[in-house]
Amino acid sequence: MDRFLVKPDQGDLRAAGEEPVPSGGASGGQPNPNWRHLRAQGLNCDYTILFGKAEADEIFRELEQKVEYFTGALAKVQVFGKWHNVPRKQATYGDAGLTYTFSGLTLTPKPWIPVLERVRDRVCRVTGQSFNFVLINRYKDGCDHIGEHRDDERELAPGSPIASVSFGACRDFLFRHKDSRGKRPQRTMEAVRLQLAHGSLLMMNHPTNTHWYHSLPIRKKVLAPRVNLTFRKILPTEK
DNA sequence: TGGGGCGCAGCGCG
DNA sequence: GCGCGCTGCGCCCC
Repeated sequence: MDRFLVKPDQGDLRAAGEEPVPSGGASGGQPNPNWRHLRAQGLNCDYTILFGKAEADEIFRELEQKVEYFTGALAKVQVFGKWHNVPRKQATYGDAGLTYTFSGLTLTPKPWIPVLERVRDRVCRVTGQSFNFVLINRYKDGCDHIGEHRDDERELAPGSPIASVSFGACRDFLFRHKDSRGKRPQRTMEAVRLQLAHGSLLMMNHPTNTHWYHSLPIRKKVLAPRVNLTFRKILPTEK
């Protein structure tokens, strides 16, 4: 019954005006973006528009041309013993020498390509954070989605944020506290909903991912594609 | 104007 | 972190 306990005009916090960058980085001569701060118990996120429409359009077009997505076994997932095609497309890019685990396999990301470096470098400049890896999810329309999950923290640098940059169709994005899920929730915590717009950046700061699940729910009225880049700091591979 | 039907969204379950 | 089936709700139409 947590049918959007946060109404759009509550979850969709007002612009916060000119403020310092959220994590103490230098902005390198760029004007500070207008951050909107999302805060709840254990939830610490910051949202801004990172790219204006013209630049976002250009990046989106290039992503659509250049990104190579997984096919075959890597485009499938096993849940409760049954294999399914994931309801979206996925790809990974990152620094040479990194490895990560995906669908139970140890993989190496593809090397960076210019359009991804461009977005990564803008995120780094605006946040002062560095990232060595990006997971790309492409949702062809509102039927493509991702279910509630937390990102696997075992491979992430402890306390490092995840930077989520969106292009294309605007989609709802949902946070739900881990203790407020299921038939008999231990606590009643309001879900937090926001919309991820074309050219936007959502910083998911520590400890958000420890306490809150997130999802991109089905929205049948959305007909256009969305490409999402989540930049991460992955721990170097153990020798 | 109101009620029925339909489609969407959320949730429990495996 | 998947799809299915069920349910509730809101909106549209007559």
